[in-house]
Amino acid sequence: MSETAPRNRVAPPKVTLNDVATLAGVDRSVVSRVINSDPNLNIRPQTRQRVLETIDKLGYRPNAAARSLRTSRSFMFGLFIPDFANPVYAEIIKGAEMAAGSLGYGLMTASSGGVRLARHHYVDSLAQGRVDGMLFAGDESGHELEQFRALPLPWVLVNRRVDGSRRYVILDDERGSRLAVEHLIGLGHRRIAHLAGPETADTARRRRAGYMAAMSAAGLPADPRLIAHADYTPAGGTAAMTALMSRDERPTAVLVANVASAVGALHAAHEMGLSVPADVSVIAIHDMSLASHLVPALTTVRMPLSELGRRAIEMIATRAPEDDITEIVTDPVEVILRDSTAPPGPLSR
Amino acid sequence: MSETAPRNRVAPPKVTLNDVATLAGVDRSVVSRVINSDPNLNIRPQTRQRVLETIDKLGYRPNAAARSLRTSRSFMFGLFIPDFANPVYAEIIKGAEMAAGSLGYGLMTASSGGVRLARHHYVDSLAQGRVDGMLFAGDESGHELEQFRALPLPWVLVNRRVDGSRRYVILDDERGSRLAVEHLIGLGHRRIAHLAGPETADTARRRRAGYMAAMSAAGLPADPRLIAHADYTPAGGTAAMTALMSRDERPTAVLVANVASAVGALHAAHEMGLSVPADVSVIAIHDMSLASHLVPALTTVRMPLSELGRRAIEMIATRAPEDDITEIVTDPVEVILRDSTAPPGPLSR
DNA sequence: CTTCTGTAGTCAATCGATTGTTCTCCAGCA
DNA sequence: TGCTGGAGAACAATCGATTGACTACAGAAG
Repeated sequence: MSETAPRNRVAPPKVTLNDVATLAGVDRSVVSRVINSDPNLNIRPQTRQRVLETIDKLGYRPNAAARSLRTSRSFMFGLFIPDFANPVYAEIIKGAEMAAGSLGYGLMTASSGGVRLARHHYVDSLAQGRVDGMLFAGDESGHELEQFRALPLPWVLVNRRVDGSRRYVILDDERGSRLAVEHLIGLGHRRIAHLAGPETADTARRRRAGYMAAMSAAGLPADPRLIAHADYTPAGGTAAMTALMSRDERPTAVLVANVASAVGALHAAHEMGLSVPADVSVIAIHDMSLASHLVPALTTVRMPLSELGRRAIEMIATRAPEDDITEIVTDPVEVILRDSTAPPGPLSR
Repeated sequence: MSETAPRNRVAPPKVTLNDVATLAGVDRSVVSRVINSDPNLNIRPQTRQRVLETIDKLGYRPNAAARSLRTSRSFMFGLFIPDFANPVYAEIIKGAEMAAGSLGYGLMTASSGGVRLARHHYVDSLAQGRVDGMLFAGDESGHELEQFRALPLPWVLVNRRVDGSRRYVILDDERGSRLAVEHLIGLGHRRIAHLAGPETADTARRRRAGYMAAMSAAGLPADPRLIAHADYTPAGGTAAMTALMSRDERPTAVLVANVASAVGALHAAHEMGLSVPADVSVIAIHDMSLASHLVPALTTVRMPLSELGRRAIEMIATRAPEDDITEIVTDPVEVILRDSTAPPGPLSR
């Protein structure tokens, strides 16, 4: 009988430690110790060789479940994010995956997937031996802290702090904001507004603090009318920008807390007949490829998101569960110059 | 001693089936059967009640490793994607996560994370009992098919076919292209070009086929000079668009195979002093929020990506490993009208 | 010739849950 | 009274790998 199309192969027989041991003529404990390079094992080179060859020949792979039942380690970390569509998290995941990989861990990423209630159960299910630690990225208010505390494994918050938590890894958002403001000041701006994020978001608070610090460091007034809060969405950005630009003594530049809001802010400026950057400069926190496709291309502050992911993994892997983790990622922050910032125009002086 | 800050709680003692059984005064097999609602179990309502209460009181959660060692099922699926930063995959993940959740499965998503070699090992490691099935999304040429075939568990390709594979779930890309071409024809265009994807990509071939079909169905010439191949990137799109628009008898409309290329195409048009849509209309496959922020806002064809993810999960969960899976997701495909398409201008007629 | 020491492994308990089989009552029936 | 049958649970093997304790043997030391 000749086959015309390749058949889908059915499950090959499972090879266990015993099979290898038997074929190699040793005890299975020896095979196990060879695999894990147990220092307590005394073995002749030729025997080790034989074992390795047998493993190879049979295509043996240790069963993860058995191994982790015995050792209560899974060599997996879990990363929870609010939304896969947000490029900020994509970058964090990238860093985390690489770091996990180089530490010999796998990373499983999941989102609450719209179903808010499901998250609780999901976390719960992963906690039962599927992962050795969990990272919670996001910027929610954090009423889940109690759940995290009750977790039978190490965890850490990524990119947010929460009242009462002493386990987090965050970016130096203040510095990002300061850098942005300094950039604007360097261009000659004095009246600089801040289109902030939601007051409930820790990142938003830190970015605002950085803005304030930079302003006062430059001897500029931190006029409360120069600050408007939005919700990290384009629609919110549009509303807040409209408000900001409608006030008398219009700002000549705006630091927007994130790119989504900045999209809305650019939109608002356009609607109001204001030209960017001629009439008003716009700079936003977090660089992403979208920024270069906006019109005008958006000047941003690139934050080390990938390093944030990396650092979070390192922390969870190396710090004892009862230790505090209060890390601020210090890798370089830089302004990515595009077309949305320029010296203040003559009209606005 | 009073504490000023909440202390990080150390791991709570692990509760096992035995603990529950002992406290409830029954055998652990009873507890197990209650949990899994084994139909073979005969139990008095009051005993069941007692067991459930004990589980609750102790906060018992079954150990995933033990359970999956015994049953050789993990109730997890693995999803591999090439890149978290690509919004196309974000949408697929969303659908897959929800579908998995409602089937009682968890989903772990991973990317090859830049490290191409690592992927092989990663897949390998997940295959050893960590997941019950794997989904491979992406559009690579697929020299990994041999690895997949050797996998001791069910797998399926998502959004791509590969020569010789009979396990895939794909979109109706042809229909997407046809719809786009019909939209352009409806606007009055006759000379319609196709900025295609890489010839190695299955999706690109199907989109091109759809373009050809729609053209000949309308009795329009499928002039090979109306087709240019790019690589699904902005840079590639720029180059291909430039080529297309430099030919004599310039097309009045272009169907671009994906949004990334379309970004480049818009750029090229701008550079050449062509106005979109006045001089040339542009439509792209796959809708994403980026499209509405481009200038002009990009008209797209929305494909059912989330349904693709859902369907793939359903297939892997319900189809036998030796069965063929050759699914085309038939959910509605629609044109999302924005500003980049319009009737051909008087100049180009 | 013993005893000791180190080498090269072997033995067997264990991790926690699942599941086919078996046991123990007790009521009902002849 | 003796037997049967079913309800209600208990028993115990099993999944595959890990690891502390133990053994067998050869050569060296005393």
